[in-house]
Amino acid sequence: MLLKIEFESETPIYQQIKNQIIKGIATGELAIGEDLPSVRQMAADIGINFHTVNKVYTQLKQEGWVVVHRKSGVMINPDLKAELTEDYLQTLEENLETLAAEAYLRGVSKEDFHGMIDKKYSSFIGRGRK
Amino acid sequence: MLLKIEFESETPIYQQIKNQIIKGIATGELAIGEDLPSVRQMAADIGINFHTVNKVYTQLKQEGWVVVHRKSGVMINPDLKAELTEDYLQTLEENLETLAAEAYLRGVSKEDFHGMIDKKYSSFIGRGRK
DNA sequence: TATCTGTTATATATATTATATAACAGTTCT
DNA sequence: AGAACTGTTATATAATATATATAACAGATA
Repeated sequence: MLLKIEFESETPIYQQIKNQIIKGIATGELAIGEDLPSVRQMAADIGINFHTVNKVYTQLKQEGWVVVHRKSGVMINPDLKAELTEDYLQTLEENLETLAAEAYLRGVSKEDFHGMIDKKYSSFIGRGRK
Repeated sequence: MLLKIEFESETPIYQQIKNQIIKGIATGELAIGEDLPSVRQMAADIGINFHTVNKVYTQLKQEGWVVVHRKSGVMINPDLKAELTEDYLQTLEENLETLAAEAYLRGVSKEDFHGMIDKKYSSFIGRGRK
């Protein structure tokens, strides 16, 4: 998987990597059970310190997105079952409200917003839970 | 307007205030032309340093949400005309994609997402640009 | 043994966030 | 004129977050 990092961005590098990996899982660009590069390899590919990648993998493991084996390295969790907790729903609603408020004030209609959602969801592969 | 700050949150205080003010404009809780508390007053109300509030007002002014007059203080910009720039649309799409990817993987359906959007938009007052 | 994994420890540098004091230049009211 | 309020600016400090640098360790593999 090709990662594109913007070093001038306000978003921290480790956060950019996390976001792109989760997007990759959703779109299927990262197959289930697929191996991710080693911390040192990915760090070398991007041109950053391996601790930054290690932070990403540690958090992704913590949140259940990946599993780790000695030597075999890090792979997308084959038993991925991200839960729809009340805490998550609350933060989602809050983030969405912030996003929607500014979008609305800038002239993005409800229909525009629906269209953007539809476009994103159409790019996701059929792996989500029902 | 009553501001609720979570001091344990990962989101910086100044960012929480900004978000709530923009939400307030969208919902109409903050009327157009309405005065906001002075930097010192709001800081005292919340129990934080006035520089933190000053940072909020400076950025809100910079982005066109408020206007500032000596003595009369800060008010919601009566000529609010937030623009739908290409840069803004791009960041909106990117933020939405990140949000949608995780939501999808956690079992939030497209219809759920639409419902959340509709709920937010129904709380916004008719002031947006067309 | 040599080489690859993730992991941990320690140290350093930089930027961000938040606070603390102080002062200044306008405006408004007494 | 003077007091009391505005936003604004300057300076300093502290805590935290982000990123890097070097080194070492334990387990797996060839």
